[in-house]
Amino acid sequence: MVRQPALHDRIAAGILDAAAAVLAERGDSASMAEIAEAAGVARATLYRYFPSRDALIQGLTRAAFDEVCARIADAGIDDVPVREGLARLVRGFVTAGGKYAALTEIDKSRMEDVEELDRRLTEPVRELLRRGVADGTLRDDLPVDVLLGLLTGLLRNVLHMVAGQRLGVEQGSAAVITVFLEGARRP
Amino acid sequence: MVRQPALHDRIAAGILDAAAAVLAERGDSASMAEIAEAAGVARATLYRYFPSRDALIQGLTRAAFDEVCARIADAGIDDVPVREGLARLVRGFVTAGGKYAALTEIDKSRMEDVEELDRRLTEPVRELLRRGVADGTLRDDLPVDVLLGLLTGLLRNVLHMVAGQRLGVEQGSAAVITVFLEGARRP
DNA sequence: CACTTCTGAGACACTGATGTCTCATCACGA
DNA sequence: TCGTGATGAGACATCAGTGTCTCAGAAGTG
Repeated sequence: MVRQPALHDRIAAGILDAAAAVLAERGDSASMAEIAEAAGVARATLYRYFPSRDALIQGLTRAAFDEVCARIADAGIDDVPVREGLARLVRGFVTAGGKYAALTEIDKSRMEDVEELDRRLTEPVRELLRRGVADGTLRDDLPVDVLLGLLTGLLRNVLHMVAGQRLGVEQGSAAVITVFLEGARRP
Repeated sequence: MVRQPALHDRIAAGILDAAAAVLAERGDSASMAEIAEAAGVARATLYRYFPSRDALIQGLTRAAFDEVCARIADAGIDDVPVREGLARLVRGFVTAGGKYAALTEIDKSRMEDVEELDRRLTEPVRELLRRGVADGTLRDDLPVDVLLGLLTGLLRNVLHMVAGQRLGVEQGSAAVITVFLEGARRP
């Protein structure tokens, strides 16, 4: 009796969801025991699916980035005016960024490939911001990195409010979109 | 030969500064050994000043909140129009929030008194935001908690950029002030 | 239903970090 | 300068968390 891939994958996905929730709350203090409990599996089972803590974090990282990057790629942010592109980006991020919220709470300085993943996520955003500065949509007195920092600061907090069910996805998206677009608009 | 309080306090303060820097970078993964090294003292010395990790985090937390709260209290944010109040708040926070940046990177869910400290810090801010909503300065379509979340998201990222010397205090303050005031303005 | 793999529970080993302590040397303060 | 407490280095103890494994029972699959 080998588990059907569908069931095995569903359990693995459930573990990643639980890991995301616990790590979003406790960060690096979260133990594998706590994650297993949240996932509703035994600790030994958690290790059967993810043979080490690193493997679990790696799996979560990949899933988080894949989900967000796919959403952003699908949004076609380069095919529309900057304001619309930013709106789509934010909506995609808030909708698909649940696991990503967990990653903002853990120390990634010693993870492999994280720079590459981060670059893959932020490069389209940087490009969009550059486009906005160049075409006069966005203010040009702040470096693009700072604009990015402001946008990700808004997103991060909204992701956490959404993850904690203190804010809906739609309202959260709308809040970031309007605050950023108005706040970063070229005067 | 008992150390003069001034020297003893200066060393303790240096330890807290170093702890803030290391924790801001590594969060809960930062070890006491790393913190001691960054502070330029032996690990045993670190323990002589702060008898446990919890004591160190507690000391850092108190210092961070004291610094920021004092700055905000001095700013007289209640005595001026909301826009000016927010500008003063942000300037105070970015100027005095270096240690606070470290606290955003650690798990505080099991710390004593953190709710009280957090309340002490955020209550004047909430009050100011409420005033802004009431007098028409700020949009009233978002709950004050969400406005606070957006503002703290901007502040958090700017604090980290300033702490990492990727952004100056003045420019960082100005960025948050303008983005938030414009973005959260009542249309 | 039968069979086979999966799972939970719990025991065990290991380890890095925390915390403690000693002692020779350093450095502050009078 | 001198005396005394502070310090660094290093050794040691403890422990929570990570990782590993066994076995009886559960559960998925055909």
